[in-house]
Amino acid sequence: MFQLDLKNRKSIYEQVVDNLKELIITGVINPEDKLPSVRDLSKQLTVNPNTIQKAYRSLEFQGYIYTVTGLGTFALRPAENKIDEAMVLTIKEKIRSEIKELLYLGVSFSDAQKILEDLMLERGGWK
Amino acid sequence: MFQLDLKNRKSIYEQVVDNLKELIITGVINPEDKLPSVRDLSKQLTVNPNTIQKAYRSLEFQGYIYTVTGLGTFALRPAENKIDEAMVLTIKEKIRSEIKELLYLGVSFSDAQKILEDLMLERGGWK
Amino acid sequence: MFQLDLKNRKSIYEQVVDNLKELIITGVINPEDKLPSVRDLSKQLTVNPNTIQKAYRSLEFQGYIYTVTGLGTFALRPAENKIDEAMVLTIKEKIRSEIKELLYLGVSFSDAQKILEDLMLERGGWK
Amino acid sequence: MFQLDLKNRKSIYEQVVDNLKELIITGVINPEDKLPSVRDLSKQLTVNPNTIQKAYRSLEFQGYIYTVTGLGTFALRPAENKIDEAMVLTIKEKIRSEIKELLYLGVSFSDAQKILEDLMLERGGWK
DNA sequence: GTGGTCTAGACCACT
DNA sequence: GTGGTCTAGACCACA
Repeated sequence: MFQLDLKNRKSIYEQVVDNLKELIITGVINPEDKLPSVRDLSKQLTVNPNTIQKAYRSLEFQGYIYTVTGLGTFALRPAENKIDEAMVLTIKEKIRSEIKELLYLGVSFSDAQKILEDLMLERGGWK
Repeated sequence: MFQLDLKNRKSIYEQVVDNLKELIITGVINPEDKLPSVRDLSKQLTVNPNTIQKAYRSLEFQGYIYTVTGLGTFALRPAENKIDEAMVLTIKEKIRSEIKELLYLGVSFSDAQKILEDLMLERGGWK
Repeated sequence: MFQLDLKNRKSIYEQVVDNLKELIITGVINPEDKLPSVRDLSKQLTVNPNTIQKAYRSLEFQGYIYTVTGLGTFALRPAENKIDEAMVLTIKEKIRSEIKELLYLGVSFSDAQKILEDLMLERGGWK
Repeated sequence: MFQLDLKNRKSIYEQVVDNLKELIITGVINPEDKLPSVRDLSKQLTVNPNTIQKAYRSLEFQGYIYTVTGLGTFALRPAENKIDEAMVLTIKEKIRSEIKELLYLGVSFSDAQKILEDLMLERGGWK
């Protein structure tokens, strides 16, 4: 499904969250698809089940999945109408900060612009 | 100089790093300017000196400041020639991740594009 | 594992760094081997855990080890492809400085040359 | 005479020591030549006189210079006969350590050998 | 005065 | 259990 990178400074559960998020966002996992069980995924990644548990809880909290006791865990369709404006602002602030750092590093204004355009063009696969 | 937000999930030293970075990037602190001494800043923020020192170390590693024992800590002009490509890639990856999150939240593609353009247009104020 | 030399002018954490580096370079600690935990090593050397942690951080930065919170610290295989040229230059500069000192001490040119050759011939033992 | 590099992590007095050592070893300053006075050099480098004082003391201790009260400080001819064997061993150990690090970084054995030869060939100017 | 190292011991997040 | 952060306070070297 995906690989963990222990050398990475990110904690394991965070990597699991990010990877699953990625799969859901890109449509590899579709809404209502069943996710692997905590135990299966923990075996597959040779990680402690509690770690997977924690990742699933985090994803549930963020609205990416939902859990039905006894049945399993399923991907969720993103809420298309009620956009969380506060969250959008938070993310915007983060991107603003990244752009600043980019320019500080010596990246020219036009290069920075190009980088952003590139990133938007990558969206092809997942609309 | 700036305020800490103890409710914030970010660690104290990380907040110090981010705030000082901001001040340097925006030109409030200019190259060769002396930063407050470890002890002074620690008093000002009512934080332990070790915590400030840790932040200063991090900034030094990232190339924002330099330290002369016995003299103090000073802001550094960013290396304008040799851009740190690895760092640029890291930041690009972070922005990519933020954009994804944005789209998942339900922000339309064109709205996301507009947000990025807005952010680029803001650059006026800090050169 | 190794001993500290409190009389030494080198700081404790620096000694820990050098000793562990030595063990990794000579293959006593192999890639992916788990290093003693911060607490264990601190007890073993009767040193404060923070001191050990600082040493581990330094080694991590230098690419000798990597850390996974909750799991431990592990030795790392050196990057065999992309040699860190800047680091090589730094080391070369250090050796240059040592050679000068040697010659100043009165060691003849040919003797200095012989010393260097000897050192290269020693490589047998640690591959 | 020479320049200080504040960005460098070395302490100021250490840089003064190293630079003067360099000048003496390479013969720019000859035996019995008078070194600049503490006050002059401190002005020239815009450094605290105490710092220069300390550097001179260190050089005197290492046998590079000698001071005659009221007259000034003078370079010293290195002791050509009584080589400090212990010091030679210490330096040898340092070089050994640097070579190991070089090889660990991925530098091939033959490249390391070439580096050492290069360093020896550089001796041209100062015998 | 400056930064750098170290200790003793607390508390937290992750596995 | 693991590492990561933080405090309070001491001591040192450098300028």
